[in-house]
Amino acid sequence: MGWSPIFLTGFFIVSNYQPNLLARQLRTSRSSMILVMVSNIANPFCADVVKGIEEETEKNGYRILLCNSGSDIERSKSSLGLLSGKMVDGIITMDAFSKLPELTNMIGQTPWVQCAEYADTGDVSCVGISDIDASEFAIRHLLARGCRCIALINHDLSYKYARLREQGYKTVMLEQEHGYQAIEYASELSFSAGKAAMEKLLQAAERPDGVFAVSDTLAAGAMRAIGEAGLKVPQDIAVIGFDGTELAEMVSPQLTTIEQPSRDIGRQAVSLLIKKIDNPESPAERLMMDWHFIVRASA
Amino acid sequence: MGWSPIFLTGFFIVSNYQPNLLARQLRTSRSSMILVMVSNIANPFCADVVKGIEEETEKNGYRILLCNSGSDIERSKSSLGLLSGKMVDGIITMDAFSKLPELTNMIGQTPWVQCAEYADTGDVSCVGISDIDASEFAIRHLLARGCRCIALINHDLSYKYARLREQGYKTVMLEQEHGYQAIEYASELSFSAGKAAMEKLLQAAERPDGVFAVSDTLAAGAMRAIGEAGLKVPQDIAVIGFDGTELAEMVSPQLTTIEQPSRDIGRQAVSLLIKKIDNPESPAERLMMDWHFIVRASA
DNA sequence: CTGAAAGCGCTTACAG
DNA sequence: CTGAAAGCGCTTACAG
Repeated sequence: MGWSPIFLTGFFIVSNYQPNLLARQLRTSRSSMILVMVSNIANPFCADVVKGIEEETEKNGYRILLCNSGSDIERSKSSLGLLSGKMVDGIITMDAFSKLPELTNMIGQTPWVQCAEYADTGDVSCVGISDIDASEFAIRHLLARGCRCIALINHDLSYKYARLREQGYKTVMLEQEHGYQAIEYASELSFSAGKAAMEKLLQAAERPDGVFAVSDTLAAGAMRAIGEAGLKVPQDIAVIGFDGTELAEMVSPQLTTIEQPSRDIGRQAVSLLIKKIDNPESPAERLMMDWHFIVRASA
Repeated sequence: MGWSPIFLTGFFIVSNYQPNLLARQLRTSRSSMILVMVSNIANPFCADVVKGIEEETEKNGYRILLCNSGSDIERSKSSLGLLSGKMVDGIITMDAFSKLPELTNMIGQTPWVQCAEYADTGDVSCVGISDIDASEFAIRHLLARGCRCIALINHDLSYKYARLREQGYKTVMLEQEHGYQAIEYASELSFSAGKAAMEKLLQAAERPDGVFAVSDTLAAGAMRAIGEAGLKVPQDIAVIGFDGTELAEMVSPQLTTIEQPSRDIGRQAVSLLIKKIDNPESPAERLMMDWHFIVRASA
């Protein structure tokens, strides 16, 4: 259009011109959108991380497309179609992708950061905490309290962080004379899944006197199962959670837990991703954040 | 390109052609994306509604762009820029927009549905429950239990649903001889805001013996404040929440609450919105869903 | 029925 | 420095 700059200036002032973003993005082949894939947005830790992601994307002029996969592979695949359709510039996942070569292939060379989760191989950045250390610390705390039969409520092992936390648990338990081990796997990070897992643990011949759950939500469910069995936390069974969400303060007794810097994890994930988008040649990075052990009434 | 259909067929099979979505959307002037604006994704009710929204959008080939506004007006405005940029075909809000003419103007003629919230005017569809009825029912339950001094922990009154629930509360309280009323406003739907509100209520000369909070999260905070004041729920103060999220089962004592069909509210919002997108001439609709009163230990 | 051309609304490289 | 033109990758209306 033959608009003179002067006319354009006036035009901008008067009528609040808004460029068509689709056209701009097609031309520049940059969408300024990031796909965020989580397995369950209702998990408070997920929600906190997503908040951190949003804060940082906003600062950098990006938007997020949220996919709440529910760990459903078809839904995940369909969302990844956005990548090949050039709808998004990059992807942040909190889901278990390491074990899903099909999905990994779909991502291909697209900039990708794993958040609170890790890839074994490939050129993918990640940000999280040292899950082994945190797990070992929690178990040692239970031992120091006098617990002998410590059980683990874990997420399924397609998550690398679940394998790492289990490794920490086993390392410490194997050091003990007693040689006790009991592990239940929750199908999802929900209250009901945690409750169901604890109910199974309570059926065992040798009842646990301590439980470490890999999320506060699972730990809350475990405490409910313990209560319904007529037992007391922490007198009969001590309970430790993971994540350090506000939920840990909402339940009774309040949860002893490992606090992750969830907002920061989200923010850093975005920083790493944008670095990769701006410079595709930059190598993958692994960022390890600090965690804190928070002692409350449950253990 | 001069590709014959036969060649194209082979091409599709072999190399998994993925069309560029930006180009398609520019050409068809349809983005198949919906903007979803919530004030706080960490609120479990919000998360549940968003899950319902996602289910239904997925069925219909739409995607969602999530904006977690935190009730921040600048962030909301920036997200609404996506509308004028033709990035999204419609918008679903769970935020208080009625009182924000500036934002309402930005939305203009774009298809818009309010979710669990209502507009006073304008051509905007909404889906929710009868907040007045639900609120009155809760208060009458507390009265029937023997409560006399019933307080309300409300969200701020820029939310229409907050005004409606307050109206239900006042209607019933004014029928009583005692004439008691006490209202505190929480700045956000969080545990800490609910706790703070309850602490203020406990400072009053006449202590409440019943509390109705307009969200489970607020109610959970109120119960913590009550506990820290050395009082018992429900013996000293009975507590009722709102939403019927899983959180209500996670706290101790478990919360009596009003259950909203959150998933369905989300799904219906999408249906209404798509109807409007497909047929811009269709009139606005108001959908009222059923709610259920769930009695547990807290009242 | 088939195939070449126009056009969606931008940005940018290029000619004047 | 300024302005016209090309092109991003699709879809669709139109000519052959």
